[in-house]
Amino acid sequence: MKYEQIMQLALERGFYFPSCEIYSDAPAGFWEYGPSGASLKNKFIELWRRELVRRDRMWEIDGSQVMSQLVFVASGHLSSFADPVITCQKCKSVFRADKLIAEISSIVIPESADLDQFDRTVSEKAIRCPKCRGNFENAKKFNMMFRVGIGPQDEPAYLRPETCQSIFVDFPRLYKTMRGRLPIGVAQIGKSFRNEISPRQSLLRLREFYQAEIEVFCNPNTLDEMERFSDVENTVLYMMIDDVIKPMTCREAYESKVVPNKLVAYYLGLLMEFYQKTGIDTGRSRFRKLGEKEKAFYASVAFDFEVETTTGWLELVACNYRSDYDLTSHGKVSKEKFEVLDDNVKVLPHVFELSMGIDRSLYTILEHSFREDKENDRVVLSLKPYLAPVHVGILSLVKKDGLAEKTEEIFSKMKTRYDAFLDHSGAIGRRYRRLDEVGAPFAVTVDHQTLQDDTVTIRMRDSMSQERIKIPDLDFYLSRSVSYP
RNA sequence: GCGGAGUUAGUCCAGCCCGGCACGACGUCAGCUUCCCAAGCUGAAGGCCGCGGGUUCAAAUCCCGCACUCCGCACCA
Repeated sequence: MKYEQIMQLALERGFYFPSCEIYSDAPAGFWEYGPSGASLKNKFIELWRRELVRRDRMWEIDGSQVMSQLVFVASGHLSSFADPVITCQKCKSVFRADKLIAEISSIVIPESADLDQFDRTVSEKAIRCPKCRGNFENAKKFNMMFRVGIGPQDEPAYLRPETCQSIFVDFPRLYKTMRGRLPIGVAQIGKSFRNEISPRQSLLRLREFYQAEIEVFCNPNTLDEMERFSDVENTVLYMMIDDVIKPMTCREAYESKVVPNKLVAYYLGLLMEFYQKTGIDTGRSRFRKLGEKEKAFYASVAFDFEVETTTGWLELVACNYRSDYDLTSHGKVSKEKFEVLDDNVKVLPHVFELSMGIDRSLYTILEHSFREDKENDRVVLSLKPYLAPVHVGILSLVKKDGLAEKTEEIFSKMKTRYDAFLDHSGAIGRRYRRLDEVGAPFAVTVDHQTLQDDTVTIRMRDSMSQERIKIPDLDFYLSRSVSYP
């Protein structure tokens, strides 16, 4: 039920809605953030920046979304990000060629094989459509990357399918100029593009989406010498082992070898502490270790950070130990040198990655914050105050007797320091409820007493309780209440 | 991409079988009233009935095609 309720709230209150919706040719898998959604997203990103980038002294970059073809030759996306598919001539069902052949004939053809190899096997083994027994058309490659043509010659380039390629490509310059030492995190927020076959469920499966990625460059020989580990050693992770979710501290996870090394344990701990501050119920989270078949082609060890929602367990972050896969292949294709000096020893860094889906995280925040308060007949988004799209509503109890003017005076003092919403019209209870629905944690109300003693009431979203404070104290009160933890 | 169900105002929806001014609720706006939790009264705005084509004197309604949304399958870094 909740997915539909969140969707309705998103449409009614300006969180998100379909892109290009007034046109009938609007493609699937593209959504816009309205004012409330954009504000929530910006605040979420700021929290991410504080809790990960600044806390761990990472470098944040902002790379371009269109990248050269050779980048994806090196990364492997041009060959491996494409699936070989075969289509039934009769019922038009589409299958993964390698998977169907393996299933029916037990012949294993690597997915990167030449297409005629699939066609030959299909005809030799007389493989037909499992649904309708029809014959197959020739195998085709379906690449999930969006190709773009550059300049008048239409030179091929691609919209990046993951933001991290910018980070790998930029690493030699960053390391030479920014004076860091291993291990060093490089972070980036930005858009990625994947031509999904069937985008679904609004923000959960998009063709254009936001990622917040962190690539930690590290010395593979010193993965257990992570001094900063003590910062998070007692942080509890919910590790999924043999289908059982087991809470354990970062230290326990490391010592029991559930997590392969200290560096990975440290970053999983940081990630956990970040998510605790988003208001997501981390008691319903798990780190799931991926099996050989599930892992991406570049990963040697991988954990998915998943959170339970009404749509099932949702992957919010992929944590991949990519070893030297990326730097080696970019080194080969570009001839750029990626080795760096670490303690006067030349080393090719390995990469551990935290690849976060922002849109999914925002959906999860909304769902976990959504509350139907039946007793008071209202819907409340109990967002963390620092993430709320509107920090404070500034209301006049009634418009007349100079209260409106006084309210506007307070509003104009607040509006550049907070996300404040001015509202005079309608019943006061209705205005409080509207603010509850966008998650505004506070409402300031100007009443007749305000004109006499310069005080206002401040109303709390979650408890609906009120207290009276002096107008000069308002700024201090709010700045303390809506500041990041 | 396959199968199923849908698409009507900001939101939820009736009408569709059986063709003839598009119903209602909530929400929004303005005014009155009340003055601290969705009260009431008066009024208003808001619809190419998803898009395109066909049948018909006449299409939200019947037929065809397409797009999008949701569910299942498949796919999924």
